[in-house]
Amino acid sequence: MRRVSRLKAMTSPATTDDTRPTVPGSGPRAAPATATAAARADLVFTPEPMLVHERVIDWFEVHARDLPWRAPECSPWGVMVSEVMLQQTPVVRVLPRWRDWMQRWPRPVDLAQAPTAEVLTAWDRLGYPRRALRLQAAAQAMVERHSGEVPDTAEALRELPGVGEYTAAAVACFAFNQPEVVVDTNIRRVHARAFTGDALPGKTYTSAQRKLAVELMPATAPDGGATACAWNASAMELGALICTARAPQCEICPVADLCAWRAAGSPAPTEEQQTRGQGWAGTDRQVRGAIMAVLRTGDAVERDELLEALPLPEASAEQRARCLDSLIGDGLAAQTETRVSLPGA
DNA sequence: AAAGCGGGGTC
DNA sequence: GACCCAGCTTT
Repeated sequence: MRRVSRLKAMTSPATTDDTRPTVPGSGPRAAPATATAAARADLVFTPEPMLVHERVIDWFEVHARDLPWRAPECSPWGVMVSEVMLQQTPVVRVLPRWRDWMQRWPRPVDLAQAPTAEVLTAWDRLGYPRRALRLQAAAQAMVERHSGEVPDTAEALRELPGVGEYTAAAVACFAFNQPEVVVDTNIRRVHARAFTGDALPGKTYTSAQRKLAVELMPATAPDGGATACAWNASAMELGALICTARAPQCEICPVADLCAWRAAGSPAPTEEQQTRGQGWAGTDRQVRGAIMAVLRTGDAVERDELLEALPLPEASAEQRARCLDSLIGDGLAAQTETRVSLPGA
């Protein structure tokens, strides 16, 4: 692994020098004693990964949120449901839906057999309802191909509908204690700041970022993967609670004194690192969401009345029709004769 | 690599 | 009003 990276020159005096530990080897690698002061100021060093692991894992053990899918008694299925619900949806909104879901469908086979209309209604307004369809399809695949159990390897998980690189690794790690490389938006940001020195990781997950994530994984030999899983969970939690996208709380960050981004003077995000939102008003996603909101309220409705009643004055008749047809094509809605409903309702 | 896909909280 | 959130799938 590259041990020292030459980054942008510091734009302001480091404010954390006084707080850096004096224990030998516990701070960012110091510049060689022979370097001049000018040369030293021009260098920013990446932190020692093992020290960051220890600090962040220790922090996690004290400050981690008490989330139900982290409980020791939570089933692999509970972990998997949480991971799918958490795809692009904040924890606080997932919590109540997850509790209801697990109460209602405590095993994969229970969801596999449920009417799709009920599944979509229970999904409520978590967003991206295709996730609910795929989760049910995944449950059906588990019944058919895995004896109704959640697969215990990332490779097998990856074959399930709606399970991508992140979710496969996360379920394998958090449900089965396997040392997979878990990389979500929080972890990408923590890596970008602490190790790369960037304000934000950027929109796309690059091969360089994946390589860094692999290199940062703790060795698995000593404990069979326990530290690796702890690192995954801890880095994610740090990104969610402290190293946030908007206003990171560096004052209480356990690795503030080791952070490459801080050492570089906390530069603002570059143009390249800006994410740019997708837009919402006027999009098909908004119209589709409005249609789904009506369908979730109950029985079949006349197609024309449904489309007319949408609370979106800006949406043209063409857009409304196109969106309903796309929902039907996605399996999120069904039409018999002129009446529309959730599928199977 | 980029676009499409939901919805709500926050600054 | 723009940004952000434990991403996945398709083009």
